[in-house]
Amino acid sequence: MPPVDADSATSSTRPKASDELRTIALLQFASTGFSGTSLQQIADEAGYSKSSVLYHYANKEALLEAAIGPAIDRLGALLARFTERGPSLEARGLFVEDFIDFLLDHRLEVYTFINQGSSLRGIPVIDRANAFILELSNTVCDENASTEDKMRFGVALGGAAYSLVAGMAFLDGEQLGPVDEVRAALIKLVGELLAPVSLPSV
Amino acid sequence: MPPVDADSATSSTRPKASDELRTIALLQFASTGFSGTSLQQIADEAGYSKSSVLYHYANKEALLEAAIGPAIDRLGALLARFTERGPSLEARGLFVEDFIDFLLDHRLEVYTFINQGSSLRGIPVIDRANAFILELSNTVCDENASTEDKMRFGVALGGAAYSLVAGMAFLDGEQLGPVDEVRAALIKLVGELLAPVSLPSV
DNA sequence: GCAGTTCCTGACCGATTGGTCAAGTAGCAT
DNA sequence: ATGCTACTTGACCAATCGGTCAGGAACTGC
Repeated sequence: MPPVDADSATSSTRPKASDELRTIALLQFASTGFSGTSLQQIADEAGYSKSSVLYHYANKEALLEAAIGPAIDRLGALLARFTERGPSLEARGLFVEDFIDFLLDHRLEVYTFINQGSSLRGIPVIDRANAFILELSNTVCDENASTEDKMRFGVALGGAAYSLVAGMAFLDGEQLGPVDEVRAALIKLVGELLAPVSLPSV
Repeated sequence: MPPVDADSATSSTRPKASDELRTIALLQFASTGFSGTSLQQIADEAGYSKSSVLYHYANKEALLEAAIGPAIDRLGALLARFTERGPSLEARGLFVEDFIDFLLDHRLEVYTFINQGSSLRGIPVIDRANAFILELSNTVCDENASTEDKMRFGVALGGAAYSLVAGMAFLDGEQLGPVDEVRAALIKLVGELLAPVSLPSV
């Protein structure tokens, strides 16, 4: 076994290859698309050979799983907490905050998924994520809710996700203002949008 | 010259190959992505050979231009009308209606662009569209507007585009309710979101 | 008849794709 | 030294990619 680089976080030694590859792959998948990104590109960007990439990850799909899987898992956990809290206005408010923090922490992963989630059906991690989104839309909104209420949820959550992620995914900075300002504004706006929506009847 | 099929709109003869190919290409680009769609797929779907596709369209990019170009042009026209009307609340309201009608009429095109606009830079029609979006964001919102006001526009327009297009692009139907209900709800919601935003100082 | 279009096609091209495999290197423990 | 494990690599593979090209049908006007 090679020596454990105990202080890899602060030392100047090269980070673990698999981590490096996962990070680069995520960036490429987000910016160029999954099918638009070749293993060769990822290898070049990381300074490895294509064979090395395939040593660390069995195939291209495994690389996608590693890149966005953890974020999808967090979305699932977030959703589980929401459903088990039961329908209440406070639960909804807590979820909105959780959801926005999730978006802020995983912009590239969310960007990758919302842009390609429908075109990559069949890949396990994508199907998992799609199932979560479906569950979310069912939990958050009765199927017999009014058109307007459905749209309120769609615009609120979709708008938050898209405007945040599309505008900021690659300009990791202050274009929209400091992160906490963005966070506060989003929570306020989503709250406004959802305020008129009554709780689903249990 | 082959005979003009004067009543092609109503007759049972096969529609023009180029139109057929453009339509199929748009559907494929939207659902599978540009780089995820091969000329062979399009040819198969249409019942032609790949060579035939390349007879009607010089290359893959030309097919994309034909598929989404007209919609992008309409977006440009819509934007031009908005800017030349000058800053006023009525102008803003008119634009919102125009924009939502545009979304409703060109869901697949918008879907294709918002999902892949950033990854397809370099293709002329995409660059044109990206320029329009930039112009829109500058017109609609001062660069020195508050973070919250910027977010209001982002969530409103991005949310309308995304929620509409993601949910309905492929289920051409009543999932969200009849079209006019959706239209009315969107106009109401976007109006609500933008109401607190003051006009840009000229 | 015959040229002129328009359309469609298969054969073919070089490049690239995702993926396999055997070989090689370095560091560790015994 | 001798393994063992972790890792990296180039050679190689069949398949597919976007694109070219020469030709064949089907139809026109002459």
